[in-house]
Amino acid sequence: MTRSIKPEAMLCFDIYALQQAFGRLYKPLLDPLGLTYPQYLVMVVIWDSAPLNVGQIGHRLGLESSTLTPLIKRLEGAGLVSRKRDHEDERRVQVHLTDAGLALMADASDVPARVEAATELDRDEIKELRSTLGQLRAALARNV
Amino acid sequence: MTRSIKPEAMLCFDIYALQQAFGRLYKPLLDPLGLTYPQYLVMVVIWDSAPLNVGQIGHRLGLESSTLTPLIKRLEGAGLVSRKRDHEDERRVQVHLTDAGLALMADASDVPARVEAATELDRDEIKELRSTLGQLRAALARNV
DNA sequence: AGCAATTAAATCGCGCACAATATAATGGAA
DNA sequence: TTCCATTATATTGTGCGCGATTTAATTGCT
Repeated sequence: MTRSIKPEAMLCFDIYALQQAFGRLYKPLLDPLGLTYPQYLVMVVIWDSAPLNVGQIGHRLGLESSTLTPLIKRLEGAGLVSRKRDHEDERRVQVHLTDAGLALMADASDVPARVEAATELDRDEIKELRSTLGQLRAALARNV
Repeated sequence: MTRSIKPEAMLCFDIYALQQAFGRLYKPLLDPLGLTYPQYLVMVVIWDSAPLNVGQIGHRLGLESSTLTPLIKRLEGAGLVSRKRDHEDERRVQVHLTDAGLALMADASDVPARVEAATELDRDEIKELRSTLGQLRAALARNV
């Protein structure tokens, strides 16, 4: 007899559902900023270390140029970043932060604390959970 | 001074990255079955409790009809399920498992054990992690 | 120098995922 | 019975996300 499996009993589904839950949490925080959640992640990287080229952003977030190119063009359309060819290597496109992009950083400054509060976890619990999740990610990557 | 934030230091990014990692792990397991990961989740629910209508599947997985309708039509196109109007209530569409869909259940039977092995976690560790993730999900839902 | 291999982005096609809207069936109230 | 609100599903438009391919620039080899 084959045992029946339920998604509600699968670890991968917990991650899937948690991703949805984070998305729902971020939405009302990011809508006023005019950002989607993936766009916010890209802006976080850019706020941290602009200018960066597309490949570097992709490496930080685990995303392909096929995902990033149109996303960054939308950020450019919103006036938050500018795209310039790197004169050192014309294949590369450097993404720079604009004044409007820098101003948005201030508007978004309270997002991390709000998200942290919503988790109802203290710093140590978050640290331990992040450690576990990091180990799990490494294990999955090893066993692909 | 505004403190710089890195996605690599954010709990939500761990979830985001872990979701990507599970996707990469599942891909070679599901490709031979002709299923994507979301399609696999839908099939798991159907294998567990077919027939189900679209709304019931959506409730189990947290997905909208706008996501499920085309996905289930693709499963129907692959011959794995059939869609029939419920004569009790003609608004509802019941999703039934076909013989081919049942046969695929046997082909997919080793997937959960392979995934579990790839986590390099034992049953108790998985149980504890799932419990933590479930609590976190509930907290996020409370604080939207 | 000249040509092949590599690299960085961009493009294309497909499949989620959701919000907003549309369509159609049901149930209830007057 | 007629009409209105509700419910179930489907459709449309936008934005990820990836694999495969393309284009252009760079590097390496001879």
